[in-house]
Amino acid sequence: MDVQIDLILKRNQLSVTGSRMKILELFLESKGALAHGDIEKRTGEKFDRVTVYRTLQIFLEKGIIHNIPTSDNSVRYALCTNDCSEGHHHDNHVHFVCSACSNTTCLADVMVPSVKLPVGFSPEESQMVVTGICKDCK
Amino acid sequence: MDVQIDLILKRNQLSVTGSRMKILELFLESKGALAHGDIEKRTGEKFDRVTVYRTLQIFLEKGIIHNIPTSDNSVRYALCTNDCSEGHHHDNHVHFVCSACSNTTCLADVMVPSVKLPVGFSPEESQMVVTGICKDCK
DNA sequence: AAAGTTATGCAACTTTGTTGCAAATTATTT
DNA sequence: AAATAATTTGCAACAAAGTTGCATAACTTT
Repeated sequence: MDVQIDLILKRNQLSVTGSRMKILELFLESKGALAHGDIEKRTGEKFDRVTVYRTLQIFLEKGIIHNIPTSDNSVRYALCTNDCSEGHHHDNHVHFVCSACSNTTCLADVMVPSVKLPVGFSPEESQMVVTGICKDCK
Repeated sequence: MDVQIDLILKRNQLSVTGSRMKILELFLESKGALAHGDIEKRTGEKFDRVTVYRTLQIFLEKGIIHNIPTSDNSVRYALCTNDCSEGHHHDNHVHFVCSACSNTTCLADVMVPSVKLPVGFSPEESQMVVTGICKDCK
């Protein structure tokens, strides 16, 4: 695991620091998405709030994580499974938000379907979020 | 217009006040979605921030407006075109966020397609956001 | 191991959203 | 139409979320 973390950071030209390793580890451990608050809690408050913000931001820029649009507009992040190049994400999978446990899951196998748009609209990226009951809460 | 506004408010058992009329008018005028900030600016700062928050919240509860999940997690609202009953929205249309002008458009004619979920996941509601260039910016 | 580079933590601040309460507005009753 | 009852508004004060500058600490490179 540590080797993997090291690799991911170095591949993205990021220096390997305690906070980055720990936060990346959290993402690798948890199948679902993490909110800023989750991370602050699960790290045992070892890192400053600012550090968490900056780490998430740089992970986002590097394409290590992506953020998930939710209907309640809470900010959530999840690991990119595909190869996301710097600044250009392409995780075309559907996200599932459980209305019971409020966990967010990346449905890596479910692709976002394409839709026919009205004349004049050119799509660049599509995102889809499904709310409901997840497999752990049914 | 005024009659329409009056009607909408009364139909939803809301007392007809200045701020509610004005904010509802803004929604009716603008085709796209509005963020909290937009409303504060466009009303000419006539109303208190708190009033705007409370008005949007009650419009949301009554099903007059719905909120839109965006990839940048900014909170946006748009008028419900369908008949949304209290607490139960069903605007199954796709939302389009323009990456040039950053306006959000409700594509009322484009329904959110359904997807096959993995075993154990029961869907309740689906939302889809497409980013790209809108018809005014192409 | 030392120099150079980058990241962290702290403090202070801005923005965003919430709550309680008195005053003002709206709806209702007579 | 005036008075009463019920809501809503704005203010103040607060809580939460996110940002910025800078000195210290940690990581990288040689």
